[in-house]
Amino acid sequence: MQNTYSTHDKLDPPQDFPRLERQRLHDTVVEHLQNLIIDGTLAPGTKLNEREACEKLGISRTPLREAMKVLASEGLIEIIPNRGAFVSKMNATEIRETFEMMSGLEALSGELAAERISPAEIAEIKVLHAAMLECRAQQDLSGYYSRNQTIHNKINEAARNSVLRQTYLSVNRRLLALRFKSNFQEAKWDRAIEEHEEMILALEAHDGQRLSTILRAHLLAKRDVVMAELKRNGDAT
Amino acid sequence: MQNTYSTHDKLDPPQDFPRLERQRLHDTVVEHLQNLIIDGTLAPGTKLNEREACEKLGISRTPLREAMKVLASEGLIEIIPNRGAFVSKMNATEIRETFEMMSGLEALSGELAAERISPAEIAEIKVLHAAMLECRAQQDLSGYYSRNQTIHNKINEAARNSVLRQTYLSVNRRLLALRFKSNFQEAKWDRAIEEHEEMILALEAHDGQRLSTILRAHLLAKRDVVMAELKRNGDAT
DNA sequence: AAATTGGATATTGCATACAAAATACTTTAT
DNA sequence: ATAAAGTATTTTGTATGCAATATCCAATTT
Repeated sequence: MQNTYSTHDKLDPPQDFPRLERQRLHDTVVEHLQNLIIDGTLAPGTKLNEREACEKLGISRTPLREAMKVLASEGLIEIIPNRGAFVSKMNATEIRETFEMMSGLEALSGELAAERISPAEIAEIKVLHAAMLECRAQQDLSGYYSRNQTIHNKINEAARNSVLRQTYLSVNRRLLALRFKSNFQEAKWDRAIEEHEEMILALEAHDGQRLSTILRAHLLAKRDVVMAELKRNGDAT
Repeated sequence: MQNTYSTHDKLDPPQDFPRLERQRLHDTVVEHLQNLIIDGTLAPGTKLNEREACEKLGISRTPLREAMKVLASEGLIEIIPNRGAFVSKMNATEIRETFEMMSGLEALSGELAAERISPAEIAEIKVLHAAMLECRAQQDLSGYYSRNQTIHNKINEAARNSVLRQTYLSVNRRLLALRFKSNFQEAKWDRAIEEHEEMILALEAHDGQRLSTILRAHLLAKRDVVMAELKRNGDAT
């Protein structure tokens, strides 16, 4: 949800003075905890002790609890009554479900983005794609990942749909929290890059159907890689 | 989010004694307020005064505030810092965006449901469809709506994806909260029923692609009806 | 020795209290 | 009379306190 504040503008002074929006404590806490979960500091299954967390963050229990309710509704943590909050631990089924959901969101993003993307945005994506190729050449996996993530983000933004955007970010956070460092095979890597090239072609042709199909397949392939790796590790993270 | 409680089952006594799950107050409040917003008791734009709401519900501010944070993260209300909470008021753009999002969720539901639905579930849907036809014959619009809603719900459930289900319910709540009583034209009504018949055929054929396409178009048609009605009423609800 | 029970401790859920900010109102000056 | 300013009141944001529930550990029983 992030900044849910409406653009409340009933009686602005002269030239639309942007209302100074102080961040509320509980919102800051939501973002902070999201980051801790995504970057792995708080691993899945970790218990979030209220008193402990309050002391570390230097706040009282009220804003922390409000933040935890929001994180729970996003699915990042689970709250068990009278037992406390735990960082969500996804089993194989839930991971598969989340990827499936994401594939649908990507497909929709693609279809809408193809219609609405600007030439400038396409250019940006091309630059990112080139940088990604460079990373591929230098076997820089994390650099590749970050560019890849940015490209998909930009496509989602180009869909110009804030509801889709919110949900996309929320579901994506859950996937990021898994932190699978799939050092996947060269062949798959090359295939992924090919798919990206097809995406750009579809974007330039403003072919929503095609982009949608590619993105869907692209993500389902990623799901297969992750699920296979999970199986090998016997890891029910 | 509803019951986010995990099926925490580390050490069950002999024959899986179902853990007695007391509802927490704030969860009850979330559901209660959701219902009030959906059934129109709390119209869009209404201010939710904390003290007042507390007195009416007979609870203190803490659980109410926790519930409000969850509702805000779902998009059902908006919280303006130091100003209070208001039932979300969607403008035309946001309504369009929400329908677009819903069309994507319906499409994904359809594709997955076609693969996974059981014969029993198809039979249930057929029964509902028959009841819907009856409502159509008797010009019973609200009866029609409720069956229609149930059918789409069942398709979504048949997709067997809890992440998709959660999001579907959440986005759908926002649409229900709009409470447009589109007493639409006979022609559109008949077309909608035709589309439903095509859906059932696609379901029986387990043709995911086709069902997906139909559902998407079905919802976008609904969007157009609603947007047109909105324009006529000049209503920026 | 294993298991069950009972109490001590810790943690969560809810209510209240206090502080800061926003709104409404009144007073005063032009 | 109108507008501005200052004060009072309301309302929100955060902290703390109390009661209910769960967890842990030791003692007692089989």
